Amino acid sequence: MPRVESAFTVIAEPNRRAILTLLLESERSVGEIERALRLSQPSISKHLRVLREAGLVESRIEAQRRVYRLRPEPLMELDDWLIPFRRLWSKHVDALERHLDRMAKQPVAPSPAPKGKKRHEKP
Amino acid sequence: MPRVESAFTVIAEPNRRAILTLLLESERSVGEIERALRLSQPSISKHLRVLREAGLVESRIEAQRRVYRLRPEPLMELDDWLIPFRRLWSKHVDALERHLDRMAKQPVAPSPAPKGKKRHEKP
DNA sequence: CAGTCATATTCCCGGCTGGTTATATGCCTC
DNA sequence: GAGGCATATAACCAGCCGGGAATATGACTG
Repeated sequence: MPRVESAFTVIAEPNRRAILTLLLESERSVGEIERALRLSQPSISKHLRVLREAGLVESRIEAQRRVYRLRPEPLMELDDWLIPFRRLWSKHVDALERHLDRMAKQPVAPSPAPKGKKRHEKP
Repeated sequence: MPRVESAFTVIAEPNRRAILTLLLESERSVGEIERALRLSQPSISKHLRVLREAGLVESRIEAQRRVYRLRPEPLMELDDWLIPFRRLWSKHVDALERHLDRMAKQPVAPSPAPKGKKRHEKP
């Protein structure tokens, strides 16, 4: 009997995350997913089953193929859970940025150009 | 030997999520966490170990107590992974909102609510 | 209808996980 | 330093999980 899993546990599995990321680009048949992930076909089917039962994918039958497409809504649970934490780390990043800004104003030896990606949002 | 886990697998466990949520409010000693979650002390300690090794919490020694506090940064991995999906569902929600707006404008009689939970796939 | 293609399901297995009980460690108090 | 707290670690166990091989199912093709 199929246990109903939360989005959290479902995306804990790296291959399942890979499938979702793959479906982000476009819908795919099982065979296509199989070739992309380099896993055995039964393994793929099992992961797809878990994803389907969690509502994260949906399948359409097309001749002998089954074409899977993404249904991102259940991920909202995850996103919601993250909200309060997000506030915290953006605070930290801001503090870091202020610190770096101060550093940059100091007439010290030239530091190499900063490359890092910037993080979103601010109060 | 302690396996180094990704934030994804670490927060798959409900009790660990509960601990993080608890620490959101303020730092706590092990005993406080234990009483809040109603789990055995060794179990709590194990979860704290996993969280610590994943960099999600940090502990300070205070006499016989160990006080744990949150370190939210590793959750950024999760947040980053969500970005492209977030775009998708906000699109869907927008569509739903537009739909509801149109409905609100229609001067029709309220239709009886459809009850059956539709399951995926068919044709 | 036989054969083949695409996918799902079943069965089995080793490894990991989370829980418990028992024990070790470390600090504080008297 | 003996005893008591607070926490960590060890040892053990049942259940689950993800993997593969074999098999079932169902559709299309001749």
